[in-house]
This record gives sequence, structure tokens and C-alpha cells, in this order.
Amino acid sequence: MGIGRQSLYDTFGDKHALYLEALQHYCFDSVGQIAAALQSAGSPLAGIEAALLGFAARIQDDTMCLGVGSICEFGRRDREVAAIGKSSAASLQNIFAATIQRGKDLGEIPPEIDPKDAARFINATFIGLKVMARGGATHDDLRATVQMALRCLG
Amino acid sequence: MGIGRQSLYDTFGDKHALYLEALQHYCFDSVGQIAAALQSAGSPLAGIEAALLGFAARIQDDTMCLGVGSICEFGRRDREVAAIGKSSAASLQNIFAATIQRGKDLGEIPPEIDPKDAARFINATFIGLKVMARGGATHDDLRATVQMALRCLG
DNA sequence: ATGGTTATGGAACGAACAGTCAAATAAAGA
DNA sequence: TCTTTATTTGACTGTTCGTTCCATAACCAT
Repeated sequence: MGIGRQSLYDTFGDKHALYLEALQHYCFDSVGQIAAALQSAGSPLAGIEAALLGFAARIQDDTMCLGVGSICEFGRRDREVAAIGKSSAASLQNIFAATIQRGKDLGEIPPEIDPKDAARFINATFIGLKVMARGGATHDDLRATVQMALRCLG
Repeated sequence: MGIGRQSLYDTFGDKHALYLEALQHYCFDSVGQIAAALQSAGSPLAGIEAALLGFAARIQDDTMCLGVGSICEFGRRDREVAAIGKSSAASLQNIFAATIQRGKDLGEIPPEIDPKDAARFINATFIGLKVMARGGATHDDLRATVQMALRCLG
């Protein structure tokens, strides 16, 4: 990146601290992007679809979601990494849950759905999509998987 | 493991070859376990539920599925690793697809479901569960997610 | 200019690690 | 028992990597 070693160490301290800041930034950004997708859509369900599809469309081959990567690599071993992952997942699931509740209020999503469970499920689907994309799944594969997942909310 | 360095190099050649053999073995075993769960259940749908739940129950904290780990770490960069992942995913999805077709024949799964799409979706769900488990999700979280996923097939 | 903070580049250190070599030891066969 | 073969062990090499030290240059206010 054309940045001197020493500048980097002076600014961030060490590699771990830099990683944490990058991860934090990335997670914050990701949640924001999803929130934006949810809000700019015509309806709650359409928003969830847009969030999932928008992600599937934006995938490029050789990148791995930093959040999922951090979970896979460190699990719960690194407490600071885990804390970032946990709080990020929590806010993401809160956003999804609120959207799903709105969908229920509008009658778009059946009343027997528990928003928290559904939100966690959407999160799980998201993770599955990301890993499958990294594993080489085509955009069509991802889109079809999104459609299957959305059946659960209908 | 109490194994001498040299014995290991003599037997496997190098670290990469050892990794490939371990991954191969692990994937083969995993697919076998899922196939067994599917076949020993009372019905196709119950089999899928048993496979997902059985996995969720068997999770222990600090382990990461080697297959998912290999995808996250290497993506498509390592052709040999990718080939193992691809063939493993293919056979897993074939097994799921066959089970779903049986469910359709029995009227347990609605006819508009495409077995291939549904199988891929189940695979995605599996991946999502594994990563969430590694991220610290409780067994209850996983169970609830399985129940949500199964709604898609009903 | 002068002094002080701040960024950059190069050399180097200590640790970890993949892999090799050769000697020592155990196992197996005649 | 002796020889051949396989297995284990320990020391060693070359490399990568995170990190620090130090010397140097750029910038900014006085």
C-alpha cells in the first residue's frame, strides 16, 4: 500500500490492534449497507430480499467476508475479535428482527414467525451464502438459494 | 500426537499433502454421517431435520469444520483443496436432492420445490450453522435456526 | 534559520516453522 | 545371531514474519 512500516506501527501499535480496527470498521460498514438496503426497499420482505440479493450480486471471486473469516479463524479464542463479531451480529439481527416485525404488522410475514429466530436464520443464510460464494458458487446458485431462504418467511 | 517428524514426512511427503489427505478423509466421513442420518430416519423430511439437528447437538466449542475452514482459508486459490471441496459438496447435495425428491414423491414436500435448489439451500444452512456454532451460538440458537430452515421445505 | 514533532527507509533481531540430514535405535528375516 | 530394513530422534538450514532500532528526511511554528 505504499505505507512505511514504522508509520503503521506508530499509528496502530501492532498487527493485532490494526486487525481489530479493520474488523470493527468492516463490520460497522457491512451492517450499515444492509440497513440501507432494508430501508430503501418498498417493503420489509422486499428489503430482506434486496439485502441478500444485493450481496450475492456484489460478490467478487477472491474476497472473503472479514467478519466470517474472523469467526472461522479465531472462533472464541480471541476475546476481542469475538466481542466485535458478537456485537456486530447482534445489531445485524436486531435490524433484521425489526424489519421482520414490520413485515408481520403489514401482514406480509405470517404471525407465527418469531422475529428473533427469523433474524438469526437470515443471518445464518447470509453466512452460508458468503462461504458458498467463496467456494466458487455462481451468482445463479446464490440467487436460487436466496429464493429458497425467503420461502421460510412466506 | 507423539509422532516423529521424520515418520510424518516419510509417510505423507509434506504438509500440503497431509492436509489434502486429512481433508479428503474428513469430507468423506462427514458426507457418510449425514447419509446415515438421512437413511435411518422415519421420513425424508425427518431425515433432513435429524441431520441438521444431530449436527447441532454434536457441536463442541472450539472445533471448526475442516471443510468450511478450507473454503474460508483457501477459497479457490488452492486447486486441489478446491477440488475436494467441490466434489464433497456435490455428493452432499446429491444426497440431499435425492432425499428431497423422495419427500416430494411421498407428498411430504410440496411439488414446486426444486430438489437441486433445495439441496443447495440445505447445504448453505449447514454452513451457516457451523460458522454460527463456532462464533459461540448456543444449542438453542442452532435448533431454532434449523426449525426456521425447515419451514422452507414445508 | 532553529528546534521539535512526525513520517519514511533500511538494517537487524528473535521467534516460529517447513523441511532435511545423519546418527541412533528398534523390528524383522535369514 | 547377524544383517537388513524401518522408525525415531536431535540437531540443523533456510525462510518468513512481527517487531524494533536508528538514521534520515519532511513539515510546522517560532
